[in-house]
Amino acid sequence: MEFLDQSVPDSSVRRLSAYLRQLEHLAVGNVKSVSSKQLAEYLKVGPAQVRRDLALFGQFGRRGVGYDVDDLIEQLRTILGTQAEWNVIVMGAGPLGHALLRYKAFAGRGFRIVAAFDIDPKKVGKTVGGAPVHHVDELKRVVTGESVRLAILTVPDDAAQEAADLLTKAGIEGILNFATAAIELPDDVYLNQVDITANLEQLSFLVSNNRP
Amino acid sequence: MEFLDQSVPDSSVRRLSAYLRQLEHLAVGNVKSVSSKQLAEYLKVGPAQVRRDLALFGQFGRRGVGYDVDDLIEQLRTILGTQAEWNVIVMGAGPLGHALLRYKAFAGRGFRIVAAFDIDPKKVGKTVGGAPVHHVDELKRVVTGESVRLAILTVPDDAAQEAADLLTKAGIEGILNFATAAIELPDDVYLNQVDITANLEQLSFLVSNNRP
DNA sequence: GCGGACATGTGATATAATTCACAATGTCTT
DNA sequence: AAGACATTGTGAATTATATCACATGTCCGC
Repeated sequence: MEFLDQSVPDSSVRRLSAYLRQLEHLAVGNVKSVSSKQLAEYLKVGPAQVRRDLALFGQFGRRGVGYDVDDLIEQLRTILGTQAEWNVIVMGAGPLGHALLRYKAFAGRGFRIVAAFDIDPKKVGKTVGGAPVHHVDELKRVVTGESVRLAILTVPDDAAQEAADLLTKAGIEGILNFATAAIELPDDVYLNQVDITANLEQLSFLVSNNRP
Repeated sequence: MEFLDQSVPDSSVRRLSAYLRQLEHLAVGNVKSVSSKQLAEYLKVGPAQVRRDLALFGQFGRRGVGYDVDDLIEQLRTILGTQAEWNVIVMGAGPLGHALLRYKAFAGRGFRIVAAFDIDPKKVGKTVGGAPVHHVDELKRVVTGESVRLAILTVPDDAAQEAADLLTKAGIEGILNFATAAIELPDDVYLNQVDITANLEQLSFLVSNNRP
């Protein structure tokens, strides 16, 4: 993954994930080949968009034919970096943390949750969805020992910044934040915000304004 | 909200939510006034971006002064449609559904979860986070009776399409889908996809490629 | 092995989103 | 009450993203 000279739009990366999801689905149905037109139809984008997104990274199709499903899955995983499996931790073992520890969709997609962390003594020591819940004091040890680079943050808003600081100090390189609070991070730590409320607000906006 | 003649970019709506979140935070700290520059700083966008986003809907600031925090909060809620409270249902009472039923961040932000639905007899009849878990057969009755227009979909991937069809038939107008599977909906039902895996993939991509 | 149908990859073009830059205010200080 | 400073709102310019359109290549049937 050293061959990127031009910048890749966020929106393209998002769509690559969507393509991958659809391809995985097709692979289960034993479909062997797919065209940009078909792929585009499922995802509600233009066929040219699909080809452009892929063209950012190379030439993966065959003219006149289309894309080999299994091959394109492999290519996309390589691009996204999920060909090898990532060890991920969950910070905050509340209801949402629990849900993620049990979340089925990570399996086979390159992510494995190896542990959760909390400060509540009642939660520490338990095992949820096959992963242990440790005290936050153990953070650095586990992160280092298990080569963890990504973390999911599911603590309450008012603890988000503090938790993020701990993650940063422990050497985490990317954080998926479920707290609605904006958090401040060093430039070399990537942040991805998932604000459920904001997603509902967007629906609220769309429904209220009845826009097409 | 009938005064929209030009289209509003999705990205602007997303940012409006972010502004609102930050303003709510400032209001708690009793801050009365804020400038586009300050707001922009928190959210890592340009000041002009903030002003442009707001300008899509009207003039809410005072030249030379800035924006009144409380007033802007009210304006944003009106724009997003969360001035009045929405009744929301959760489809699928698995771990993620449970987490959402207990989710604190909806309170005071215009969303109230009134019920969950499942087909598992072991789950039906219970109360989680103050909301009852009904059998799916009750869907239409509750949706109609409680004027529910938005739903959160947290069923497993292979049940997502079927569940979405039920929601549509019951009269739901907007769906927040946590399943990774793409679902097909009539044009007049809005869909918002929250793919946790895709969010991790984006982090994976960024970390792998070490891009700024 | 030729013709028609199909589909990619990509320059060129069109559209959309963001940023610039400044006139038009409003506030504060003295 | 006047001058210095701050900040909005917005045309104009810029940059980014998406679409078009077609040359290039592949497959299939006859």
